[in-house]
Amino acid sequence: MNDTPPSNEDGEARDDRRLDNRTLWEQVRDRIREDILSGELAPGTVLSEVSLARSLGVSRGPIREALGRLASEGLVTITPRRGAIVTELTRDEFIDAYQVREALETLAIRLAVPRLTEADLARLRELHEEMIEHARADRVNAFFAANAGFHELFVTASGNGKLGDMYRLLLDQTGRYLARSLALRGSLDKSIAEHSAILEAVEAGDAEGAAHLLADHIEVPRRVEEETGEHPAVTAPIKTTEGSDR
Amino acid sequence: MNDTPPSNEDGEARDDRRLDNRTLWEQVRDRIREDILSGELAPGTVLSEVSLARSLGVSRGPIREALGRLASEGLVTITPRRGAIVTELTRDEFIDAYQVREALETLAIRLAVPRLTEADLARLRELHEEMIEHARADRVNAFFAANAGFHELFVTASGNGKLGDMYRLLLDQTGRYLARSLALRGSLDKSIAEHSAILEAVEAGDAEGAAHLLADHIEVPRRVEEETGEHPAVTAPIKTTEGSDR
DNA sequence: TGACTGTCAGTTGTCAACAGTTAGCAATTA
DNA sequence: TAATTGCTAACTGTTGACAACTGACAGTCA
Repeated sequence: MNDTPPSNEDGEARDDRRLDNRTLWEQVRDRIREDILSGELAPGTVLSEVSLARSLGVSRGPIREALGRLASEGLVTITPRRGAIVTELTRDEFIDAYQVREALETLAIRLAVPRLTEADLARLRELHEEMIEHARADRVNAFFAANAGFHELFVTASGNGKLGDMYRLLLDQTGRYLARSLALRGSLDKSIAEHSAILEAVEAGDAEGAAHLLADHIEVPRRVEEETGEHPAVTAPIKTTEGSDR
Repeated sequence: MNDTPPSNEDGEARDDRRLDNRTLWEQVRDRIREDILSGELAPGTVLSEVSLARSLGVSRGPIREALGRLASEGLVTITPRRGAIVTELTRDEFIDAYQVREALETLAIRLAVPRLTEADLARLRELHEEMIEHARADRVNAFFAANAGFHELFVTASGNGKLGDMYRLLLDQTGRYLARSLALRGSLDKSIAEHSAILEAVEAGDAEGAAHLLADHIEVPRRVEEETGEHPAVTAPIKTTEGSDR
């Protein structure tokens, strides 16, 4: 955001030797964001400015600034004069976001395929193998981490910065609901089969084919929901115990 | 967003009879946004907190809050400890955003077609007629306004709130550069021909066909740029003299 | 002349205090 | 008892002041 368009102002990837020149509110924002993404702050948790200020040892100013930016990212919901809570995505909103995310991935793959290096392809195969192993061992979190890396590679390789910004925005919003993702996507095996087909098309340089393989599944979640009309049993996010999905 | 995802917190479309219950910083944000979108504040303009505070008659707090949110929307660029300026999109960034925007429109059309009412179709035909007339009279601004309405209808009718949020975000970022849009898209006539084909597919209920008609043109801008390698003569936004494009 | 250093004005970052609003509870009334 | 009214505590919104930082400029020295 500065933020949303996180390409501005952040300038991640700074020289290690540099001192921490970030402003207070930036550190606060990152701290709270981590806590939300890790599940430590569950959806619906009220974020009081004064208590946050006390616990982090700063005044309310930087807290307000941080909460505002996180609200812009969709991670917290602010109601004027009533405070902020960690955003709760309804099932419909989650599906909406998921749909948009997949549309962006489709674009990413189409743009990325002609630009992929040999190293990129090797990394994709590697991640795919990882996903297979983790699925076999039923390690859902690890599976999703590898899965995220798989998709992130296309987004990065697409060379489209805005696309990356939007994608990561939606990823942060949806990434917390692993259970929902799973329920929507079907089994891990099904996901792997899809990735196999995609990887095949990518290796053949068939950008359109790869894109269609993804795009064809965009309507699936909504169709599933309309047919079942049921909400998944698990609506709370699964706490990730290992590295972030990003 | 609370904003980014502008679906939260804003609650636009409030009852007319209600008093203005919005907070100060929200009013400031909207005011500055209007000035940016209208071209009154040109890209690159420095936005000093103190001078803004003086001219709007409030303290620096609400100004900071507003600038932060606008930064999240991508309309202003904040550099820590150095201040804020109206975001300048480079040609590449503009093309990136344009590409993403078209991808979102593609999704929107695919989702919207099966949900369109007879009234929606009538409105689409109406807008299409308007575009033809305005193009004939060389009224570029009016053309773009009708064009925006045409696309907005699909986005709204898609029923996907997140899609709308992301779309409008990108629209605000790119909408200021009418000259660039024109240079990228080709003549108005070409655009009308595209819309005719799309409208035809939509009326036939052919969602995939309509979506492909849009999607096929996604790579065009980048190809054009790579071939010419030239930057358009006009990089500054054209000041719109009539209603906003939204 | 050229590079370096110290100073300075202007700016943003942070803080603490005040004012206004909200939600909830207790007291009152029918 | 149920509904309404009036209070209260806690919170957010806004303000003004202070501290810290930045970039530019003038002065100094080789």
